[in-house]
Amino acid sequence: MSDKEKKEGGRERDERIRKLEELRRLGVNPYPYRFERTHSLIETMENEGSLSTDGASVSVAGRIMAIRGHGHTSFGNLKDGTGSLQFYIKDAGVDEKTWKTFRLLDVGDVVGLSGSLFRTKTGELTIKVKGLELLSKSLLPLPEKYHGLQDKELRYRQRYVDLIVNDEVMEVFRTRARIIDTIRSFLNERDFLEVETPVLQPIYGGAMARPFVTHHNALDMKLYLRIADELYLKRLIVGGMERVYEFCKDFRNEGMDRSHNPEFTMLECYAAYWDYNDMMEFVETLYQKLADEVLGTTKIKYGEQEIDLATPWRRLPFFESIKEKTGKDLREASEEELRKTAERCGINLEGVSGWVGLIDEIFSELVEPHLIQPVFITDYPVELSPLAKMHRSEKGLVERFEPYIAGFEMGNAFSELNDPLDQRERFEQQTRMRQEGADETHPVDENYLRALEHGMPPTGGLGIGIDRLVMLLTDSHSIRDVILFPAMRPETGRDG
RNA sequence: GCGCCGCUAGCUCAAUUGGCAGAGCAACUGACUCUUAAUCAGUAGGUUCGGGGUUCGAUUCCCCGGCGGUGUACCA
Repeated sequence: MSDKEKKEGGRERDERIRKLEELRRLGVNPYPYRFERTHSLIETMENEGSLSTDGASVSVAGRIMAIRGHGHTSFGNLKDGTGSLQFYIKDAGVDEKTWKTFRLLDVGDVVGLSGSLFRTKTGELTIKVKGLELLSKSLLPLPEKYHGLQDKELRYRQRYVDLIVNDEVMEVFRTRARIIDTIRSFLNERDFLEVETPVLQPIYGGAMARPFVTHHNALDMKLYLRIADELYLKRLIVGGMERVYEFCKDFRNEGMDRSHNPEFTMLECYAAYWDYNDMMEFVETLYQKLADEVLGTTKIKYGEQEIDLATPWRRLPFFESIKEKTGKDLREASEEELRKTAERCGINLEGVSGWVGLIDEIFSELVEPHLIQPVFITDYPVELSPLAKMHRSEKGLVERFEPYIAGFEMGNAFSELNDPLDQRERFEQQTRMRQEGADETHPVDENYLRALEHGMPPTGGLGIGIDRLVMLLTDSHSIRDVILFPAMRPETGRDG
């Protein structure tokens, strides 16, 4: 036994192992193979009428969350994936072995109980235990019953304990599943085809971010974990899959904070013959439906903010949004003018360079934080968007939008650039920007260019950050609260 | 990366102007046949995150490190 194992749980663990051995001596297998349930706990409660009138027996299973002993009797609480039910056991009501077994149980043990339902004098539905089967002996104690598990580090590292004792955590992840399910139905109903594309990519692309790098031994080559699946999905559009989507785990080798985890979930979808206006309608309709189905209302609360997701959402061109804050149309402004405007607005420009960098900084500082109600920011400068199609009427802009809610960028969408020669030119511009010192630029992807040269129909494309969407709809304020196992540094030994 | 805050019993938290480290829950022993944060009596449980320094004495003060939280930066 390692030192670590000895320490973890300490004396209480030793005590439980002692009970385990005693149970075995009684002829009880503490880890049997299966148990036949007749009802989940929620079904038990819902069918109380029929179950208790004819004195029928029910069999339920779950984890013991509390034991309140009274000498010859005991009350306790059993919890399963659907709910919680009180149980009552009396030594005279069960055989001797069962009673002895019960006396060796602890809070945290998984058991199967059979018996009949009744109401206590305080009116609580309770199962009167006749049969009891230990299904799994727990060796480590659960956290304190009243305060639960508070320590954020432990909650993230031992999410299973968090889920056992903090019901609201379970609820967040049920909601997450409902959200994804609703999106999938929404897409399937509209004839989108769910596909899978490579996680390991020889050239990363579709976004601007630092990738994780890995190595393929058999091929002796460098591979990147995807930062996006965009370029693969658009190859499928070329191939004639007219509507495709993928729930895509993406990986970005960058900082972690309240809204960034190194691996996160993105939905990307593409529809041939759509443009970004179709995509805007699609997004607002989807969000309205999600709010309705998941929360039952489009009026949601996020922290102190009241947000209404009902359609239609405001459309606000990028430069228009900046004009609202600065009073100036900066589309034609020189770099010098941008710098002056930014400084006048009190923006710290340390480390910011170039026209694009400045305009982006001004937008981030002055506009973004105020985008609380749903809004589509549209028509971005071409330099910011190497994969988006030139605007049909506005020079220097592309047909791109980002939905913003509660100050969060919730996604990104374009009329996809399908002109292969223009796309090549954009990639080359990225390369020039890189040579001029830009940190992160989009690499040239010849393979993708060849696909475009075969002809991609006009296409609307969309990416939605699923984690942020779940945050919004569950009123969660850290991405770690909507990811079951968020990235953490490994636990170190006691010697640090 | 940087700033600030935190780390004390299995869990939730106290305490120390630097002087024997505490409570509640959980555990253990006992009492108790409708309790539900059960109750009552008792017992046990600590490398105060790790290392170093100052000191007669450090859990407390100082330095280095670890992990976490939070803000900020990066994320064209």
